[in-house]
Amino acid sequence: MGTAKQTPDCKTCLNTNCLVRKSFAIEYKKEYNDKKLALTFRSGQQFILEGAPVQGLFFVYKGAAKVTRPGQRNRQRIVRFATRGDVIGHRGFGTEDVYPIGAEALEETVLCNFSNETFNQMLRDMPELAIGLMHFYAKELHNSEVKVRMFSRMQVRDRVIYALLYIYEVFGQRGDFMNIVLSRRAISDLADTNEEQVIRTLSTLKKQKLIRTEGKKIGLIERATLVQEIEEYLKG
DNA sequence: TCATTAACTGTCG
DNA sequence: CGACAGTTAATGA
Repeated sequence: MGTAKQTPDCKTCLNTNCLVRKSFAIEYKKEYNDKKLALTFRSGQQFILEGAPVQGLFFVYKGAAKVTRPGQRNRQRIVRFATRGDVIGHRGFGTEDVYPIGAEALEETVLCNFSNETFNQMLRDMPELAIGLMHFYAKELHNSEVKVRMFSRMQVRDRVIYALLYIYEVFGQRGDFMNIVLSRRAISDLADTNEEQVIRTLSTLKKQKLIRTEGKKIGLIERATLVQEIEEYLKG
């Protein structure tokens, strides 16, 4: 596990999209805030092991992480990325006793962690939190269904484009490049292909002036065109 | 200077 | 499209 740090206070936290913070904004409960654990991880450190016992819920206070699931022929698939305010570990929470996924920090990351007991108590005590979490589950379920449906019909090129647009959505782009540096390997784990295919696709997209790359950095140039290419898969 | 890592390219089944 | 080999560039011991 990571090293304990000064615990962030939900009262002063700037992650306005965080479910817990939102609920605390309605009614602040100091006793829950104080039961929260803050953990710090360096880039590359895994903080959830697939198959390990569920230890409550994690919320990203600062930094970024990838959530992975084992794919076919000993590859890993990146299920999603999580950044400031996002919840991690919700799939195992409540229903499972072990995590069905793994999670690893992509950069220096601080996580807030609530134990199962504490968070269950919070859910009973704070209806806004329960409703917020339910809406989140519904959205997640929908998103993953859409992704599965799209991926089943897409060629590598479009899966890579989807991956780039997703990365853009999560981390954004300031200036010429997106606000995260990912290896080609990580992108291939997200697009469900291999590193070489990603490299090839990126270089043709670059030749077509749809993106720019510089070392590991990637920036979108013609986002609308990329979105357009993906849009047809959203139908049906 | 050497070893390692990652981006990238070519080729083959 | 995936697998593999090989080149190149950056980095760091």
